[in-house]
Amino acid sequence: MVRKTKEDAELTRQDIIRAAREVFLVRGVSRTTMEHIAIQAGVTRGAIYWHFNNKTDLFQAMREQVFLPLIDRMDDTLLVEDSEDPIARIENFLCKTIQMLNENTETRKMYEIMMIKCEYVGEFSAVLRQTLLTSSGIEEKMQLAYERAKEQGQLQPSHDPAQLAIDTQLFFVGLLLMWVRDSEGNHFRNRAIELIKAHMRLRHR
Amino acid sequence: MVRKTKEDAELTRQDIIRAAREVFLVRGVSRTTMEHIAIQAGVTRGAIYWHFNNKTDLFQAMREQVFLPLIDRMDDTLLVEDSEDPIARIENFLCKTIQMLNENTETRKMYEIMMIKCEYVGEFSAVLRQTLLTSSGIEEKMQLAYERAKEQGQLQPSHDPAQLAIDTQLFFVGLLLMWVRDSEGNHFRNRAIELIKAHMRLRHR
DNA sequence: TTGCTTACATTCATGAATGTATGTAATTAT
DNA sequence: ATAATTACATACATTCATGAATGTAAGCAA
Repeated sequence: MVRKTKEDAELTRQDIIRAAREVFLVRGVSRTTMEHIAIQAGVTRGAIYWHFNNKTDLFQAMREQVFLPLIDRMDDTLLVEDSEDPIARIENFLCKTIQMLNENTETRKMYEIMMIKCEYVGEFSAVLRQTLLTSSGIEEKMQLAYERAKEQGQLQPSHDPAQLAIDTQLFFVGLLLMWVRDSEGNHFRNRAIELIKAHMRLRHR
Repeated sequence: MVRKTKEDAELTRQDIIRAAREVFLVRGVSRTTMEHIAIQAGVTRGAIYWHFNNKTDLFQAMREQVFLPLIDRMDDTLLVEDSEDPIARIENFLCKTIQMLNENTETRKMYEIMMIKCEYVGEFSAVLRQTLLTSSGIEEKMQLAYERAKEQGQLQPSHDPAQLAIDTQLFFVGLLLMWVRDSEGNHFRNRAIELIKAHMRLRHR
């Protein structure tokens, strides 16, 4: 029953997002009720409905908080004009992403939620479409990087940049999925960096 | 209000499984109620509870119906002793799997449900563990095939069969995921076979 | 200081959804 | 022919979950 100032309200909002992430992770998005989130955040449902229209709205807010920074990072890592060692740039981007999953708990949880704790149905299929756009963007940028690599003679001559880009992207999507699925064992988690390096070695001449 | 014989009961059981698949696909597993399934199958909830204990039980039955044949196919395609052109065998296995997704509606729906219409939480995390075991098996068998390929000099000498196997598996997991996600556009669906061939060409010497 | 707004808490009406219990006609076993 | 069992349908009790309506105290502007 504590009333707050604008700044305090923003804190509450963040608390709710953080709480939602925890609960989504253990209960799944569909099985999570506003009440669950409220309890975890230490507020009432009233507070949540004040800040968000409904669960979908809350979910989107959560997603943006994590993914907007990722897009920026991608541009920074992959697309700088100084094109020295493009292959290393790609490898770097992939490794950095894995590193983020290891270090940043919030990001990791969000990936996990999006890949194995969420049913993409009804309003949520919009999220999936968004994801497809994002990965299209990644593919394009990766292709550019591979083209530069080819110009610099880093690739085996028979390799086509477009094919390499899509192959790498699929490899990475697979890796992320298995990384997330394999939370208990460590078949993929520990070896991720090593797997990326091996993957890149396959294309280097 | 029609009472049936043993054989008719089995038909009802299959009807229920088929109905569940449809409804799971459009509503997601969590948001699907027994009533939804019952209506789709043209029976009452009573009938479903007669054949299955609960939704999880029904889901598992559905899964087995589709995945048990897959394991067999894998053994047949990848593991035959006559080791002529092992690389082609791997490619063949991957292409056949995609082909199944294209031709067999039930299989396709099941993959879609498992990858983007299901939250792996609570009782369902057991399903995920099962999946991990299956993919471990695939990896092993793929590695064997790559080892044979190496013996026969099909691979570039610098390539390690174990690495190739895991790389191919991740590629394929990624491909399946994107194949499923990309139901509306056709960025991946039409090109899947082509992508597989390009992937395999990367390792062939 | 007064009155409006913010930031929630509380209460309520309503609708699902589940699982079980009970009913019942047709099959099958004896 | 009778009893038991099967394969369901129907009815019920209970437990959520939602969203909106209402209440309220603390901030804030004039």
